[in-house]
Amino acid sequence: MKAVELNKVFDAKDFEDRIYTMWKDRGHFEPRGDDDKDPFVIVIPPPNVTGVLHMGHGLNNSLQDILIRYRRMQGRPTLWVPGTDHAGIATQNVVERKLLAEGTSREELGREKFVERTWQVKEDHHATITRQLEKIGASCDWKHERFTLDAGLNDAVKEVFVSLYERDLIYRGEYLINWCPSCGTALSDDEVEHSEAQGHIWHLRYPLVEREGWIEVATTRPETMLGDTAVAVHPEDERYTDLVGAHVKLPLTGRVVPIVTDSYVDREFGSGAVKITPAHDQNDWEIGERHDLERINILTAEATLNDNVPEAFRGLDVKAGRKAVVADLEEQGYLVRIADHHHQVGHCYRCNTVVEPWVSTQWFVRMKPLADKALAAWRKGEIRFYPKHWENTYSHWLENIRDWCISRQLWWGHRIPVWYDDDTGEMIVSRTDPTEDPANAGRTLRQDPDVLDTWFSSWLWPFSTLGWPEQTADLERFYPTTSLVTAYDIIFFWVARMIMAGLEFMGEVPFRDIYITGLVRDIQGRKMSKSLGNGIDPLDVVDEYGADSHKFTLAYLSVQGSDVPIAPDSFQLGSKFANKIWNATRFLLMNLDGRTLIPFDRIELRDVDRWIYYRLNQAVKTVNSGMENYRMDEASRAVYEFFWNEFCDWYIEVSKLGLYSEDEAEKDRGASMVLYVLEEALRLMHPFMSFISEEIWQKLPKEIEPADGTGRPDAVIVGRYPQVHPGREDEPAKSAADGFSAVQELVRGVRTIRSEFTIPPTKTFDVYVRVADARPELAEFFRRNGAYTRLLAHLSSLDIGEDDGRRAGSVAVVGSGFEAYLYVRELIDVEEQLKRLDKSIAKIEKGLSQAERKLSNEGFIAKAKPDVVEAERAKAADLRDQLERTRAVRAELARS
RNA sequence: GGGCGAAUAGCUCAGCUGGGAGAGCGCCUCCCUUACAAGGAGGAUGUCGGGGGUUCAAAUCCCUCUUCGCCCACCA
Repeated sequence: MKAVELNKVFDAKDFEDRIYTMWKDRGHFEPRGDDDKDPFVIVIPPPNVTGVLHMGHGLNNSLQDILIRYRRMQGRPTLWVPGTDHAGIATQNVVERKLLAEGTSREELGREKFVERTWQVKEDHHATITRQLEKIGASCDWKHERFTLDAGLNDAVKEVFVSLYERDLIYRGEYLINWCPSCGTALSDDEVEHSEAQGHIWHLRYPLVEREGWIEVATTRPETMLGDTAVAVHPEDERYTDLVGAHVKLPLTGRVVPIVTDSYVDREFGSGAVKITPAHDQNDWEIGERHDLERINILTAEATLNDNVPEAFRGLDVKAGRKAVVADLEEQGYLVRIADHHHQVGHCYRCNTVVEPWVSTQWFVRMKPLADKALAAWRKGEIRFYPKHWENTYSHWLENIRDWCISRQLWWGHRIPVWYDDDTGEMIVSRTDPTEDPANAGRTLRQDPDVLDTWFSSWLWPFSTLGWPEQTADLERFYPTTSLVTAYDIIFFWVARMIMAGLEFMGEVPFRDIYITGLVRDIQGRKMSKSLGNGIDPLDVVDEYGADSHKFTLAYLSVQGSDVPIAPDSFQLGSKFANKIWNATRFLLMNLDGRTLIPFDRIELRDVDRWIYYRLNQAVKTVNSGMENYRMDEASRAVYEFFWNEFCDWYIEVSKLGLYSEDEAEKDRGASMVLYVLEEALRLMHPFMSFISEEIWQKLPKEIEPADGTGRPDAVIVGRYPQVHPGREDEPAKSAADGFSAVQELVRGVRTIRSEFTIPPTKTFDVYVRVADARPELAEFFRRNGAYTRLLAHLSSLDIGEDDGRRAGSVAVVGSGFEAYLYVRELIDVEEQLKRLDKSIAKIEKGLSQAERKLSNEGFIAKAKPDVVEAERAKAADLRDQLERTRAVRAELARS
């Protein structure tokens, strides 16, 4: 066999694109696997086509990719559905900004041209997003890709709209809604973001009509007094009892409005009297409903004062109007005082403009019946959140849900499937276009100009992407999906609504597990954003460090439940790991020259082999439990530690004994054995380090069949994930693990002495080991593995015996169950060494006294679990032994 | 006003059902030992936010306080 050469310098660019293409061309992203196993399905949270992917997507998709690859390797038919979201307002805003920069506008372009233009922008961004997902290595099935505005999804949206209407769960009406004057559209309650603002509260006096005097009211929005239609007081407020039923004459407008009573009013706040503006405040709207008050809309769609206000104020925007109103009130003596006041102000989640409560005719979904089902499903345990505490957020929202305003005065989106006959006033809600129906010939039907909230298509995503409303094979096989991976900021917008839609239209929850990721933040804990300029582009990371580094680092840092702080150089964690993997492999493959690889079943395992398999078994266990619990941080850590701290630091080092042997058979054995372990390690790491593991795996000699008998597929991506093998932790394995621990302890002890006294590795010396009487098997182990120990510690000789006399002229290292005498007296400073021993004695004494204190505590003996007590006894015995030995060693050294 | 989360080494954070404080980065010393200086070996560094409690035993469970962060909410 000839050596396989890897480039001296690791560069992910050499193979990532090639590997990705290979996977894709060979169909490895498509659901295959064992038919008798449950499919594992994830639908991607579709990125918005407003731009390119940011680090939040990097995190989210990395985690999904790890889950998908892990399950794929377990042999489950695995499907990851990719796709993008048309993102109604967000995309429309992007395009409008472009148009503005070009000196035109959507109005100038007209609806048809505008939508065409938006499709172009969508295509551009979609291409970028796709390329980004490929670059980061996302193993999604591109044959299943969907877009929230494609024809199939449009059918789904129409079907859902019409059937909800038929079930009386969708209605149309004139209500107070959230209006974004800048986007020119209604918003749902969830699309309004509240933030604290430093404002003022104006105290005004309204003159009474039926008698002398006035009543004082307070407001944070004085301009709305132009639309006041009542003043409300609490029904049991004695201050105002005799004013109930009386009227006030509003300043500026001269309108006479009643004083009404409503228990909503807080007697303690301000004067206990509230001005009521039903058309511009949610509470006032409700009071207005109860008292049948007039609703006077004072704002235009652009949030300027309209013709319902006195002429002097018309055309002013809210800010200017407020100033003018306050000035006039003050001049006319109606302003009592102005105080500072903090309050919450609603802003549009897309353009940050202050949102105005505004009366208009919109479409709504009646949410209560849907929410009840979603709550019931959760209570029955049909869905599980990881981490669990998000359940509170979910249930609280559903319990307090309000109807969902779904119509948007936009052009980019699913057109509402409703037509109006302006002549007859008839409204047609239809799955098909009624204008194409011959029965309607001659009628003038006008389709509702509005589109649906973008989330109205997103909430169907888990089944619409699988072909619904058609009863497709995909739908049959892959619904419900398995896991959803998303960030907590869209639990309301998306997660809860998908559950509602899934239950309503599929009769089943859309997914079982909901893994809520944290948000990616910069190292100072700030959210990454364009305006702060602290964003990190996943493509830049891939370019600089490679896709594996990107994915691995994010997984390693993504602790369940908390936000993920990332700095650009955080990714060194992953790239150093990749480099380590590369170099370790390069070393192993360069030693293949002239070797004949031996089939695994013809190799007899030695202690060190049993040890590494024991460790591998433990790593597999940790990875499995991590993956089952969506702890990708733990899983990736286990992979990292196994590969670096066990395989590289120790196993490859001891393998050099075989690789550098004079004996050809030993060399063959050594080269083969280490490759079998490497092969399995590559499968272990593949979900986390996908490209590099595949690249290396492809270069492994084909003779290296998986040692666990799982067969050799054409790519590691479809290899079988390592399993826990009972045979790897049986008695011989355990005793090998114990023995090797002692070897490690000895080696580390020798290294410490070397380091403390600056003895170079080239300077070898003899070591004599004396094993505790209680550990005869340890002596055997040291004898069997003496050559490894000599290699690791750079010793000239290693003897094992019981001769106390051999202490003389040496320096000792005391370990658990043994002491080792290093013949380095001439190389060390005896005084220093005595100090070291004193320190070590003090440490042992401290530990021992702690243990003894515990053991002499009756409560401990009586109440602690027996195995804990037993372990404590064993520890104390070992420490006592060590203490005795260390003292003897010190005495010997001091004497000489 | 409710609810949730966080406080552990200089920095960023692990530490899961309570039983001798950890990682990465940074720092110090030595080593370019023929896989790897993006490396190896060794080392220093912690009243586990404060105070109470439960327990034989608390970073871990309970209460409370302090400080941050987030979400929800119709007090003008």
